[in-house]
Amino acid sequence: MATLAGVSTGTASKALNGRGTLRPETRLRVQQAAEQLGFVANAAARSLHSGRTYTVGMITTDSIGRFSIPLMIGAEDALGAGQMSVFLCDARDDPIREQYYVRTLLSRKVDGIIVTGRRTQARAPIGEDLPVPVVYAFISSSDPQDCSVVPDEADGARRAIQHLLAIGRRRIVHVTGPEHHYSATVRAAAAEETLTAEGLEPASRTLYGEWSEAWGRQAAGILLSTGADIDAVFCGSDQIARGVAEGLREAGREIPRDVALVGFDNWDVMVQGSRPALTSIDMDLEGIGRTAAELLLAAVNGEPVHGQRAHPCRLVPRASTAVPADSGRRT
Amino acid sequence: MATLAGVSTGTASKALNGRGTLRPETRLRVQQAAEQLGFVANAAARSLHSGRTYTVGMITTDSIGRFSIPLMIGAEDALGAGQMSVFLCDARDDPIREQYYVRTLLSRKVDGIIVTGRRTQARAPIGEDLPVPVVYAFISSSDPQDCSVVPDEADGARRAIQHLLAIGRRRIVHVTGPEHHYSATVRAAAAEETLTAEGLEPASRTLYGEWSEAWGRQAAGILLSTGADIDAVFCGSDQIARGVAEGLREAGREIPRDVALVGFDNWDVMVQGSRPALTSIDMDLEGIGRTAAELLLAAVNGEPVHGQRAHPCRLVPRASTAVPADSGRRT
DNA sequence: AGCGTCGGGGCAATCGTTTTCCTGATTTTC
DNA sequence: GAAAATCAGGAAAACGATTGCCCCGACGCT
Repeated sequence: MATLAGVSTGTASKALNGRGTLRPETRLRVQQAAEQLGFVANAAARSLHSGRTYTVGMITTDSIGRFSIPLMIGAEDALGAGQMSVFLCDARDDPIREQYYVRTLLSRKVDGIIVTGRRTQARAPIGEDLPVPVVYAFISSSDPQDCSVVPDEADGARRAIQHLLAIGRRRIVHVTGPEHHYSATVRAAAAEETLTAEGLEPASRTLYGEWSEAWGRQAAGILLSTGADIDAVFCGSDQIARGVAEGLREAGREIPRDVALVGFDNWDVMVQGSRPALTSIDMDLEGIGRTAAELLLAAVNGEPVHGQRAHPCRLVPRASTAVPADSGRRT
Repeated sequence: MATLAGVSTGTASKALNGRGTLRPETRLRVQQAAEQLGFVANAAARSLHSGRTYTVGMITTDSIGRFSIPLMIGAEDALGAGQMSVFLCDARDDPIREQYYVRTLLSRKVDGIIVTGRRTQARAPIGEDLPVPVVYAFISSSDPQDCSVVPDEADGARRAIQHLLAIGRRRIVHVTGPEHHYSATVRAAAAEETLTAEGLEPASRTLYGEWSEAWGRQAAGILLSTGADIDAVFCGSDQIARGVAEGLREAGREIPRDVALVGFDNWDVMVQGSRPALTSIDMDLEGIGRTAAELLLAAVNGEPVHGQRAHPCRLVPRASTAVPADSGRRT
């Protein structure tokens, strides 16, 4: 103990925490002794006394995946700045495992819990009357009283369409994932509404399929074979967009001259790997994670926020919608 | 306290933990009371007494990325089974932040630390004479006494070449990442050695570039323009392989009939998105994470393992090296 | 010079759980 | 029937740090 190198345990505590009235010289002596011995206060003992653990639990309901990671990074970022640590729990879509983790986190007396997942669709709350605040990030809780931070997917779709309109496209079609998938329907509805609001209508009905490149290629084939007159495709994901790009390119269509393309997710390997580089909608997952963490901290400090918060999307323009010098409209 | 619903704190503890000699009826009564009140023992108080926290810290030196995630999942898997929780720390390649996290973890009295990163190259130990065991996963420590679990990349390269040889290819070339990158040179050396051991030599010198699809396409162009007679390409990453595949296909070469292709990483979106689907080397990152966690647990239990452990790779065959019924060798 | 005040720092209670020791009570044994 | 053995469960110390309280010495004031 640092006391050996100085005075008494109580005094040492005061010295290291800046409490009590001590002579500067004594304080310094204790600090140096602690430094020398590599002394670090035992967090367990400290939290036992204070009731705070400066720890939050993070439960990913689905496995840790492409969406949960930026969320985690964002949250970890905001929490780390507040000197808090993160307990990582991967529930793997298993309710039993999830409940087990909730109990574990409560036993560890975390100050709060962040729940994330792979889908934006609402889910049942992880527990009722939990003794600590809970914030849902990316996914939302089906209880409207719970605090959720979700991407504004409709906003994203709107931005995509408006961008295409802004570069002069009018014959726009939407290709996306499965019709039973919440995100697909929300984005499709918003895209259609945006067109309608401009007095336009889709160049073809929305094509629903899978979240894959293969479906994108297939969709391109469908569009070409029906002979629809299109000059832009808004895709529900970057993977689909990449598939569409390949399909169109191989049929001799040039992007963006003949057909402009916007994806969704702004997934680096996809937008960069695509030819040409893909304009895409970024949901700012890191920002969502950060916001969720900040709301959690607020709740821990006694200022809980209820209800759902929609986080705006951002359009990242790249070559697939670049307007060439000569106007960008095919003749 | 559960005591209110039963007897005394000491007795309650015994009842819930199966210690001491209690009447079954008393034990049951306490358990039911605990159940009813939703009582969970305070982990801080418990660890204060036992000295164990049943918690390990996981530090990713680089940001959480494509490689760290499977490692984390694997580790979390093995540790979760042992009732342990994981503290996640993202040091973001910042030594200051890293040291800060080490101190935090020590203050929380974790039972051990797992260090992971994005590169396999050896790195300086995270600390000296730490009071808890440390295991390095994927990356290795420059101190040979430290316990590290790394992928056997040479083994992976060997398997790739042997697979190509097994399907009858003889004119093989290697396309990989930057020459200054440890993984690139290790894999290239092993690939070359394997060929030499078979009395063959590379169909062209190894092409070093970037870890990107664009480089893959470019490399395909180089191979075609030099007119090298090749019937297989082993690539240092799936992204490069995908680029090579595109480049070759657009030049009219058919895969695998004309040229067989093997990638590295077995990254789902790349191997599936590639046309045809890509045969690839899987480093079994999850397995590495699991092994690291198991070794850490062993060390925690007083059976430390020193030195570096190489984890074998696995070849996952797909269409890009599929042998057609008529032999697989172009005429 | 004596008393009051203030600054510095020690003492001990406290947090919640585990565990050892110990005490009654009951049962067994001769 | 008495001594010994067994059993159930309570009392209290311990884990490590924090913190309110109190004590002691020095200084200042009248």
